[in-house]
Amino acid sequence: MKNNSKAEPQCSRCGIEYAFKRIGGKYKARILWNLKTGDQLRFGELLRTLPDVSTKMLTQALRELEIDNLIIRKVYHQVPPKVEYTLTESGRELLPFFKHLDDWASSQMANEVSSLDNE
Amino acid sequence: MKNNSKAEPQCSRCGIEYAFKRIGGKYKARILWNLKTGDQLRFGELLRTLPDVSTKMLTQALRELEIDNLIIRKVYHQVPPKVEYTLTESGRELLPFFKHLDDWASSQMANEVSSLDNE
DNA sequence: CTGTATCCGGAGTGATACTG
DNA sequence: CAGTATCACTCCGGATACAG
Repeated sequence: MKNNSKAEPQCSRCGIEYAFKRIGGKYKARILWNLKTGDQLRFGELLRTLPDVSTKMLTQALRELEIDNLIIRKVYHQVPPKVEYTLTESGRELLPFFKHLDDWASSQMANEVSSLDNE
Repeated sequence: MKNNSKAEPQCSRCGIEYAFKRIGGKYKARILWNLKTGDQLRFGELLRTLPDVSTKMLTQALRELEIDNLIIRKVYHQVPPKVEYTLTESGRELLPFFKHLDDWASSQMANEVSSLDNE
């Protein structure tokens, strides 16, 4: 549990740092982005959506997102367990950012293939 | 450098993934954000700006940002060496998004302290 | 189905010393 | 001043097994 409820003291202009601690993980951004439709997704659905994630990492990312109040974890106490995740209000506020970032990435990728660049 | 117009591997909606590979590191976003003023910054200045970064990590992040065409590395061949970093056009296109993120973070932080939530 | 616990290899990172 | 090289170490993250 690495949640720091304390506000950052020194770096008032570094909300960037604050933000990236919350969405900067390897999977967090994609999880949020996959929830953008507004529908709730189940654990297994998210697992299938992110090809390279394991249950452990997904659980961990989900927990942290929940702690940071970006997603809501809704548990159905049924015999086949069922858990659904949805964006919170704060999480939804991030969507325009992701949208623009997605657009930026598209233009960058288009630009890359036209020039000679690879990783 | 022949290119097919559709170079997307499998995840066309995951420009997010592409973007975060470029700006999602621990320091990259803050480096770019610190260059937002449009001024060029020297290596040592960046080092002082990011409190928790070592020369090795800073160099590495800077190299990757340069490779990804987000910053420009200008070297002055002088007896006291001098290197300045500036944003490229692509890098500057990211600024509005960081701004948005920064605003979001500010409201989140304000919300956190006012709601006084702990475990 | 939705997780949790554990092991373990390797990638990421820091400190230090050194170079041009 | 602006890096590079090396070593040592932490810890991320995958695989597996297991629990509710």
